Amino acid sequence: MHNNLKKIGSELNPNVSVDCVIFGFDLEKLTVLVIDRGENSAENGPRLALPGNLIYDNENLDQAASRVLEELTGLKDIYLEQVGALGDPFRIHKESDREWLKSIRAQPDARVITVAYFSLVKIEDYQPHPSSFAKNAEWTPVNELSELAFDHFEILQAAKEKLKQKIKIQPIGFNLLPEKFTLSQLHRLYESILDKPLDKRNFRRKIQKLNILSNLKEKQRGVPHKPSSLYEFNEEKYQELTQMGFDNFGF
Amino acid sequence: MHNNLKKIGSELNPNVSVDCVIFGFDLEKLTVLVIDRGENSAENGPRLALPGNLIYDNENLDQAASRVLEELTGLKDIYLEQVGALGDPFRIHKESDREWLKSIRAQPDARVITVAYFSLVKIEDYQPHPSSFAKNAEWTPVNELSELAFDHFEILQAAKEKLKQKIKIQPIGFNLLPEKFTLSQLHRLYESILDKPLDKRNFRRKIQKLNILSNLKEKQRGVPHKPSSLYEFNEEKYQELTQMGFDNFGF
DNA sequence: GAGTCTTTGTGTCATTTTTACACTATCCAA
DNA sequence: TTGGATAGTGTAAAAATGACACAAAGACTC
Repeated sequence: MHNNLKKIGSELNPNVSVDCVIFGFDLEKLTVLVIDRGENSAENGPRLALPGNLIYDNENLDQAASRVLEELTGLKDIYLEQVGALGDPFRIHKESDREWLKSIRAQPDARVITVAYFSLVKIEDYQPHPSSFAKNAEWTPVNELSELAFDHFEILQAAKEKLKQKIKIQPIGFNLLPEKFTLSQLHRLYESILDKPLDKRNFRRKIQKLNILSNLKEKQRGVPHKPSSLYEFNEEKYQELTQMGFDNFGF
Repeated sequence: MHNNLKKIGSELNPNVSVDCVIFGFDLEKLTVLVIDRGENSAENGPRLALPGNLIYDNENLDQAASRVLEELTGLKDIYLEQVGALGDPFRIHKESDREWLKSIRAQPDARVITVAYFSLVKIEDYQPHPSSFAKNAEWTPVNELSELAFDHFEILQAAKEKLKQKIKIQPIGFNLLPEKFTLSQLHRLYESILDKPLDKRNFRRKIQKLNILSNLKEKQRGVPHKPSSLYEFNEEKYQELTQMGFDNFGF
């Protein structure tokens, strides 16, 4: 693994962890990558968790998040953005979590604060390959989750909120949609994130005015209805807007 | 001290600290509360720092921030909002900071990640009373600071950025201005935070439409020019807007 | 191959919001 | 009384928003 070098001489810091909220979009719903910790974590609590673990003393937080994500799910080369830090001293209040920590941590009772990260990726480009204590890793619709290990459900909510804010000042979608996509898909994506319906015509008008879309002279095929035009992002303009941000995409 | 109870049986966590960025407004410029660590920290580095220190194992992050702020500056009962976590393993790259840590920490070489908080307060209500390793504590115009201990200057920048974002979705000023203030003062406050000039008439129109100001039937006295009307915030409406937020205060 | 189903794609109008811009009023001080 | 300083005010043109309905295109079925 390409991280071996960095780890030489380093130790796990028992007090600081990172957790990753990786959002995807299956063209219908917003999804998130969760790991399954397996049966032995399930006695009386949730099996699912966000990918996360302790940091090493010689890596910075961003590096730790990338490493942990890769170790548990195989996903790498993903830009991760910080959500914030959580660290209630009684964070671990589920008995099942406490038990489980005993099986994977040297100091299972240490007080841990965790730094949450989030990212947006194209599902199709990132088939998860679980390893370490992740028995499985899969994309799950955000709305179908109602509990997670530790305070991960809270973290998920915070990440969703962050995403909602972000969408108002930056374009979104480049990292969530396939190369070629339809306006309806983009529309659904915005509705998923903002969690409310948006008028179709007004949405189209507004998104087109951003000038980040190129209309490919190509149509959907094989759909049992009028086929949609396919679009792609104009990467240059998209990046430009991402840098600059806009004051208002006020839906 | 009111925290005694909580501390019984607890220990400092050598790996996690909090730092506070407390903004004030002197009616001219945006200011920030910094502590002076004294001569012995100044050999070859900055004496000034943000108030910050290690957390205890049995307090949560928010509590820790409040406690540390009070211990160093005497300020209490302040709502603190999280900015984010920073924690480069080589965060402490100034020799002067390293030296100084030896004088105040049990484990001066421990790898520390820090969680930054910020807040907005009325300068007049919060005369700092430095204690502990803070030899002094004072309000300093943000723009006059060019270096601080550790990575505190970075933290300050991050907090300013957060404030800039916040101002776009929530009313601001209630916590920074005196009870009675003029529209010009509010105007200068917004310009200070956004760091750009705003058209006077447009600003007034916009702020008035928010419906959070009451025009007191009272004028400034003793100013060598046309006296300004004094205003106060309508607390109810202000709080309401703070809760709801607005989609756009797009200057 | 006619009809049905499903989703795409499009325009307008009324209202609100934004932007740019300049002069008079009021007080203090000299 | 004059000069200096800041307060306070309105308008018009351009842009953005929000609400709203129907025809077009393809796939499928019978």
